Amino acid sequence: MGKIDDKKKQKRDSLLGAAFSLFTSQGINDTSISDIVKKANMAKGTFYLYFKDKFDIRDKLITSKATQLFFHAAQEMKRTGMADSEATSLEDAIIFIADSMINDLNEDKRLLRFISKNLSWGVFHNFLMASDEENGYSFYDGYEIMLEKSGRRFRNPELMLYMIVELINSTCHNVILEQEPVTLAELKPELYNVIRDIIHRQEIAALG
Amino acid sequence: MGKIDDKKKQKRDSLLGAAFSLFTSQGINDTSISDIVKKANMAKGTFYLYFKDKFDIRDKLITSKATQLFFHAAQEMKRTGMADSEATSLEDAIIFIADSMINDLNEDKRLLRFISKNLSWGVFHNFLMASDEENGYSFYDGYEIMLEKSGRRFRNPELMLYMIVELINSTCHNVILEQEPVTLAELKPELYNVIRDIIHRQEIAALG
Amino acid sequence: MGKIDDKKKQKRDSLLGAAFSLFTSQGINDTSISDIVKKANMAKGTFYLYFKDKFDIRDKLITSKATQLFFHAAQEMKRTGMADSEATSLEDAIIFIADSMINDLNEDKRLLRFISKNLSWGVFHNFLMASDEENGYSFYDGYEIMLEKSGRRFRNPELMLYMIVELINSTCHNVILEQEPVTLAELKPELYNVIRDIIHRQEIAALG
Amino acid sequence: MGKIDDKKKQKRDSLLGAAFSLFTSQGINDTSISDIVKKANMAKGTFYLYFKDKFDIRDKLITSKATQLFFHAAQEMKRTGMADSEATSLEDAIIFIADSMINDLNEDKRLLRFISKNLSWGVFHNFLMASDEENGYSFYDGYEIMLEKSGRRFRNPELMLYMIVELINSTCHNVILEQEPVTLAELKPELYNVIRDIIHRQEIAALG
DNA sequence: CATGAATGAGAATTCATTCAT
DNA sequence: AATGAATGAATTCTCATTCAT
Repeated sequence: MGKIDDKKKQKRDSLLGAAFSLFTSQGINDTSISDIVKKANMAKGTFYLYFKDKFDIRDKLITSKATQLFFHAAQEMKRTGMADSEATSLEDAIIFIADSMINDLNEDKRLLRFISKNLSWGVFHNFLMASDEENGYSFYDGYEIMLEKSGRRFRNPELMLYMIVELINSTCHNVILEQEPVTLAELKPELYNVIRDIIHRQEIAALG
Repeated sequence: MGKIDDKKKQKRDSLLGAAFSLFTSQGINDTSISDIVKKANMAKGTFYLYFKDKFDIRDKLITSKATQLFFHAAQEMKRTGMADSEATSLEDAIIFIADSMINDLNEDKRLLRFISKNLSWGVFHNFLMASDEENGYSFYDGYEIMLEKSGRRFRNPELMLYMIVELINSTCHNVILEQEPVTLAELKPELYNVIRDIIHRQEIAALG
Repeated sequence: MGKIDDKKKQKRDSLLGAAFSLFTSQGINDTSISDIVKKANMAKGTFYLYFKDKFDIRDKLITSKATQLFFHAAQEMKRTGMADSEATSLEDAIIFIADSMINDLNEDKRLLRFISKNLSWGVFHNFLMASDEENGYSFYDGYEIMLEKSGRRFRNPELMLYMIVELINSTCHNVILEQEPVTLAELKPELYNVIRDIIHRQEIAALG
Repeated sequence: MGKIDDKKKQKRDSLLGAAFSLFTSQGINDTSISDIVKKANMAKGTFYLYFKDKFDIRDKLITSKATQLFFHAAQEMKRTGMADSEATSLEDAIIFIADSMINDLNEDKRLLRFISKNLSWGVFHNFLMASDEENGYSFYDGYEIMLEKSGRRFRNPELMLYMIVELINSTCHNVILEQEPVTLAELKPELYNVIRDIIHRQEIAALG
């Protein structure tokens, strides 16, 4: 019955696409289920066959969009050969990923507005921990592997990640959308310096 | 006719109080004007004599609550004698203020939820720049005076403040409300270290 | 699925009927959407499935009622054989139609009040030009055919019709509703004489 | 106490002026008592000291504005000497007055919209019959004197006036506001011809 | 599975009118 | 006489959700 499942997936994707387009252009509060199904060319009742309500579809969307961002960053890192280079420090890798995501969000301000406004640590954590269906390990697993590969040790890797993510998310939001209080180009070097500091502060000095 | 003005202020405060109580307990989206006036024991029309709409009263509330937090922190600093001591470094002062506010918010999680969710840099900036009616200078003025008194120079004081505020706001939010990924007690030292780093990174080394 | 369409038409008609009854008895301004749906035994939201707002249903009603009046007049003319008689002059035909409509409105003062108060030349013109779905031609087409059949020529047929319609509408309104300044019976002969004059004034004398 | 009366008249006029300005610019339905008193720089309660409600002030306004129009027309007729000339026929006089009023309304479309939309024969009749406080006779008296001076006799002078007034009012309204179906310049000659016809039809032929 | 008509509670907002000052 | 704060009924319109087809 793959055919039916295909059809179902198509409907679901259609609804997700319509919702994303509307959420990002008019905001979640101003988007009604009516709007979504109209845009997706479906009947109102159909929505409820796939999602519980507006917030259900919102959460599904955030996870999916955030995953895309990470994938893209990871791809870029591979493409540049950075991922495999011995010369790449942990700091460089993290900043590279952050930079890739920031650039993507800077290109797509609607996506930024949508993700940023709805990203709590809870949702983000779920996303971090969700293991990929295909290869069975999660983004957090990837993070830990990265740390391990660096051969360095850190006091609280999760807190470290938390502070980095929150700092990036909170400072970039307004800077990208409003160019206030500085431009993104001005923010970036300072931000990346602070990220280095955070990592440095968390490192347990290696034994001589 | 101070009597009438008194009554008006009373009504206004009544509405602000009712709105705050409802906003923090059920959220803004789930609070209607009806709810607010019912709680404030007034007729619906009266609301519109004092506020334009729900968002107007929300913004007024944030500003007023944030002001209270700052005032309390400043008072505490004076009370401890820290404000006047020569030994107090800029870092110490900023961290003291942050700590006082964080503690207050930790005591009043509803206030935290309310402020944090609705605090954009735009609103915060307005608040920072709003000059006090009594003595005619703003919180930002106070910040600049503090910097000056320290005798040190910084590359971009506004960006420095921005990063500190956003870092505090974003990391504390989830930690206080969910104790995730660490407890507040665990976060604080790390957070304050990073604040010191941010300040240090911004300082222009004094000439020998 | 004629069943569903039938039901929809029934609902629509129900709303139109309720609205007409209320508009004519208490006036449009004093009729709320609430009143209409209550009278039609429907939920408030249902109204908005069929009409945009009060003014939408009003315009639909005027057109529909005016069409009925015209149809009735045309039917009468056919019934009397007048339509086909060679002896019927253009003046006689126009006055016959006017007379039929005036009599109908005299019988149904509420309809008169409703139509008259809301009939602008704009709305009337739309109605005149709207081509019937069945046979595809409009009332104005009918008027032009009538002129042609008469074999006579007129300087400005549209202006001629405009003056006749406005004169009838404006003079009959008060006379029917208030019998002031004369009774309808007294007005009619004078009115019809003036209509003859209007037509005569507009005619281009045929070449000898 | 003429001073107090003066003040009262001033307030009343202020309200009338504000109301007229608002009625004509945004329509009666969209003008609230609030708007009126705000424009007149008065307190809300004051309105009710001078007028019963919105409709009261509306009727007072119409009468006053219509009176001004007539006065202006009469003045013009005197100014041109037409009023006293033996050569002026009744038709000429009536058409002169009509023309003057039409021109005034054409210059002030807001006034036209206001008067026309609210002018019923009832209101107009009241106005016609209202005797002037100063010289104690009414516009209708003036009309009768005009007829008498002409030395001609008419079957139903009131009906004659009624038809003329209604024809003018109803045909000019749309033509002035929308230039449809003809321009005012095109309408005028035809309209005045029909007025002549109406008068002619009403005349009782003088005995040889 | 899919539809979409129907629901009706509920939201925001306006405004004529009153009345204590 | 004048004020204007307060009222609260009334109105328009939206929308998540249901359910018969």
